Amino acid sequence: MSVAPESQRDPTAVLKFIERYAGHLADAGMQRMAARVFVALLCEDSGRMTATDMAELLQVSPAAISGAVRYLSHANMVEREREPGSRRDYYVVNDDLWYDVVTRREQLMHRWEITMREGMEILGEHTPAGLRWKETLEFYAFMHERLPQFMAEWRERRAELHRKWGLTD
Amino acid sequence: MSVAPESQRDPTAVLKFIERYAGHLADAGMQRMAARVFVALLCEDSGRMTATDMAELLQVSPAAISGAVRYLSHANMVEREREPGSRRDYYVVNDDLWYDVVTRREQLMHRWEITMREGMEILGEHTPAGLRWKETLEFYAFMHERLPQFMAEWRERRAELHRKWGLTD
DNA sequence: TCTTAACTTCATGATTTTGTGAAATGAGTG
DNA sequence: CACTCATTTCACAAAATCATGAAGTTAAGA
Repeated sequence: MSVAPESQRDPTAVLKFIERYAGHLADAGMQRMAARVFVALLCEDSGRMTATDMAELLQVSPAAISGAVRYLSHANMVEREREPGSRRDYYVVNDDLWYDVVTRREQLMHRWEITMREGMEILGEHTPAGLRWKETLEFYAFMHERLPQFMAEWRERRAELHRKWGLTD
Repeated sequence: MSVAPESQRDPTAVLKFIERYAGHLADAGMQRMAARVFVALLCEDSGRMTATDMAELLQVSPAAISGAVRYLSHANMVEREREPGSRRDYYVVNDDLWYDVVTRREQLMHRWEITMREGMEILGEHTPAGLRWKETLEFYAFMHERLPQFMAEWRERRAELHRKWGLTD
């Protein structure tokens, strides 16, 4: 057994869901258009769309898609694919989405560490304020230490679920 | 042995660090003024300041502080304290900062789950797109399941560090 | 009760961000 | 090499965000 076909979907309801979830992401700091594009891709069975498709679906200009997609590529949340002998770019969400998002975020925070270390030194490593930043650095170190194990276990769980759901990967 | 006094700090360097780190937080989606206020508090030995102090330190109007502080209270990143018989509010960063921030973020994401579940149903639970959202829900469930253990271990590590640093808590 | 200090609210102006249309780019096709 | 079509770039306009000053509110102290 594999997955069901898309059957009958209510396109309006899908659009509404895209807006709602993109709103959550925007609240969390993602650019609004980037969030809409990203969620739209997540709602596509294939996880792939061309810029033109997205522009039509979301009722925005191709230029807006272009900008959003640049942001998302930069953040490694989508990849660009071009089929040989075609002039259309497909944008694709990664299959192992959450692994990537979490990994990416960790790399981002790593850059913050440099700034924090400077701050600690400016404040004085043995002052109360300096120690607060030292503790923060330790917290990040702790996360960094534990994350690989955590993500490995997630991958294992994910594989189990896919078996249960009859997916072949 | 306890911690050193603040000794000689370069106020300009501290200000610069505040701006730099607040910039990171702003990039990650936090309101800029809220980020500045938050970082300023983290750089204060006592972790406490009045609105007036902050306005002077950051060279902004009291109104800006008021708005920032509303945001931060709402996000549970600072608390308001008033000493009896005084008309000054002190704003305070939590001592166990990272525990709180992580916990809070988890609660935020819990609200996203409701939206995701709707999306899954609109798309059809057994379609490829529906399954993608189902997997996302599972990922959050997995995190939710593991987080308490993780945070408990952090607290333990933190206690160790505080012992090592000669802090009494 | 009147004054003063600390903070908040609100309307306004400034800045920044965002999305658009139009022109440019560039890759495939005849 | 010219044509076509998907995408990108860019200047600009619209919209959202932000910080401010001024007025308003609340509570302490005289």
